[in-house]
Order: sequence, then C-alpha cells, then structure tokens
Amino acid sequence: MERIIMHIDMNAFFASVEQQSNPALRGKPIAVTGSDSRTVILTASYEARAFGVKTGLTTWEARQKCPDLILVPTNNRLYTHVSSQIMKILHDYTPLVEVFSIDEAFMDITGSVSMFGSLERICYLIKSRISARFGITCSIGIAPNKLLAKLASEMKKPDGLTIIRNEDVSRTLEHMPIVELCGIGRKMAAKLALYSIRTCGELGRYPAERLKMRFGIVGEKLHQMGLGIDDSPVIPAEEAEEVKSVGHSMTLKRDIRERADILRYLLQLSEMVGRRARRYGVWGKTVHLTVRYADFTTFGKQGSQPHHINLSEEIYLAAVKILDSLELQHPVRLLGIRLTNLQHQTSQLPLFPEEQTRLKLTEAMDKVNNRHGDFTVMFASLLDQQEKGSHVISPAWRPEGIRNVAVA
DNA sequence: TCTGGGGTCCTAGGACCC
DNA sequence: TCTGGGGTCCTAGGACCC
Repeated sequence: MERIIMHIDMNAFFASVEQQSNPALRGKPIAVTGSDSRTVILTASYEARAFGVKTGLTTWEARQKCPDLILVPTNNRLYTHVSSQIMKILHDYTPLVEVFSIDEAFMDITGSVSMFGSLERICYLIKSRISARFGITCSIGIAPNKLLAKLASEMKKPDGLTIIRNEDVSRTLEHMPIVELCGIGRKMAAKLALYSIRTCGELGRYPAERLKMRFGIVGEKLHQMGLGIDDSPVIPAEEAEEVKSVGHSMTLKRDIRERADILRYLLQLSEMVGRRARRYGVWGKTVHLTVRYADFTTFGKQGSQPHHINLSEEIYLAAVKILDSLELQHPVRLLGIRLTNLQHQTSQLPLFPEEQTRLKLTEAMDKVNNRHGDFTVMFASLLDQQEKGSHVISPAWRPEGIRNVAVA
C-alpha cells in the first residue's frame, strides 16, 4: 500500500520569527545567535544569506561578510511557543504528525488527501494558515516515504513545494549527491567517495553485498537509501519512544582551570540536568561528564551509580567524582553533564525523613523555576561569587540557601 | 573576537560468566 | 593445565541530525 508522506520545514525559522515579532527587523539581514559571547550563527535571514551568512559561522566571520548584519540573541521560549502552535495546525490534517525538530515535521497524509480534495490543496491550506498566523513561510516535500519527502522539501526554498511521485524517484536520485540524503554526512560521503560513490544513483547501483562487508548493518541501510527505499513509519508523539538521556553542556565565558570555578559550573549544570530529569519523571543510573579543552579536543568519562538518581545534588556529587578521576591537562573550554541509563517512574518514595525534606525542597524550587524561568531560585553557592578560593565539594543545601533573585 | 547545544545511534574493546 | 566459544554489559568515542 503506497503511502503519502509530507515533510514540512520552516524557512529560516528563528530569524523569521524574530522578524515577525519585531517589524524593525523585516527585510533586513539579521542573524540569530546564542546568548553568550562565544557563540555562532544559529539561523540567518534570507537577506543575510545573500551575503553568505550561514549557520555555524562565528559572529565575527558573519560581520566580515555582512557589515550591516543585525545580531539577535536567541529567544527559545518564543520559538518553542510558535513551534507548538504550528504543530497544532498540522494536526488538523492528520493525527500522524511526527515532530522532527523545532521547525520540522513529518506527516502521513495517506488517509487525508481525499478528505481535503488534493495534495496541492492540503499544502495550500497549511502554508496559508501558517503564513497568515505567524507571517512565516515553509517548504514542503511530498513523497512515498520520509527519506524522499525530506529530500523533496530541501529542493525548493523558501516557500517551496516539491512532489516526488513513485515514477519520478529514480530520475530524481540519479544525479543527486549522496550528502543531500538525511543520514549521510561529510564523513560518510568521504568514505563512499573512495568507492567512487558520489550520487544516489551510484550508491543504489553499488553491490549491496560489498556495502555490507565494508559497513556492516549500516551498509544495508546505505544501499536502500541509494534506491530511495525507506519503510520507517511516521511516529506521532504519543507513540514515540521514551527519552534515553538528559543532558546540558556549556561553553564557558572564558577558559578555566581552577577547580573551584569548574565545580561551580558543574553545580549549575547538575541543577539544570536534575530539574529537567525530574520534570520528565526519569532517574538515571549513569552520569557522563564531558570536557573540552581550548584546542577543541573533547573527551568524556562516565560513572555508574549504585542506584538511579535525579536529584541535582546526587548528579553533582557523581560529576565531581568523575572530575577527580581525571587529570586535566589544559584549561577547560566546555563542560557537560548527561544522565543516561534512564528509568521512567511515576513515583518513588524516599526512605528517610531528611531525604523527604530535600525532595520537598527540590520540588518547591522546581515549581518556582518552571513557572518563572530558569534560576529564579537556586542554591546560594550558585550565586556566591566570593566563594572562589574555597574547595568545598559539597555545597550547602540548606533551606536558608534559597534566594529569590527574580523580580516578584 | 575562532569554532553552540540538544539529542540518538553505531562501533569497538574489555570484563565477566557460562 | 590449556583451549575456544557465545552472550551480555560497560565504557569511550565518533558520526549524524536539527
């Protein structure tokens, strides 16, 4: 049974939302960047792209290309809000919507076409509703499967509509560079180039057995991709697999080597990870610490816990233990903490009174932070900039350590 | 003014058990 | 005493996506 799969991709999403919410930015070259000083371009408006400004450039590089570029710090809450409203619109056309990222979704509209008249009609309705409500355009790809639908949506931007029908597949793929396929990146393309495979046509014709010998299970998948075959279903959120890890990492304002400085960042990261884990209702058995040096060499180490944890303090102590097992050679540029081996639970009663107190305290803080934003309340050691010289491993987790730093 | 941050999946090697 | 597996779990690292 042939499926009709749609992939929808918002054009320059963050930049478009910013231009929409601030009319002064419309028609101008703008770029959305991370909020801290050491950051890169996350999204550039089409006006900026005309100058060669693109995702991944440093702000400095971007300014070289486009001196009049307007840099806008990222506003994730706004994008998340707009995104969820757009996803709601998509659900009016099929319940089978798979949110692929903040600005992309797959839809299985096999059963919807007859209801709305035609493919083109559905696309028109979706595009015009998103445009009317949010003032942003999107590119839509339609094909017999997700792989090809995603490829199709990339083929015409902005405001594109590309339909790949069954009979078009081999013609479309014949000269298509393999890097255009979702799943084949720069490294894989370079490996395949050694076998003189550069286009999807060449990949599809290459003997499957030889691909399997060289790449194992991945080889089989590659062969299928070359032929434009993909049986993976569109998975709506309610059927999606449970989250497998929760983590945060941050590039520091400056490279640091002082243990006390590192500990302060670890505490902050532990709180971010812990709070999100608790919001998800997950506990993790393993904590990963990631370290990046100034020269960008990045490595990690993980530590397994005797039981599943999700309190910030427990995560922090685990991270510090890992840190102490490392011998840092250089100043640190980035730190990251990730909780894995997750267990999903609805309730877990703490055993001891002091644990109950801590849990209650944590829940109270979470509630405030969920409502009023990150770090509205936090433990005092996070705020205390004077603590530099101290080598305290365990911060003071006392009720009186809570301080409200937000405007009420 | 060098180079973000959130994830998932795969591989490969070693430990350990039967 | 010497030998060969298979299976599973853990760890580190890398590729890839947005």
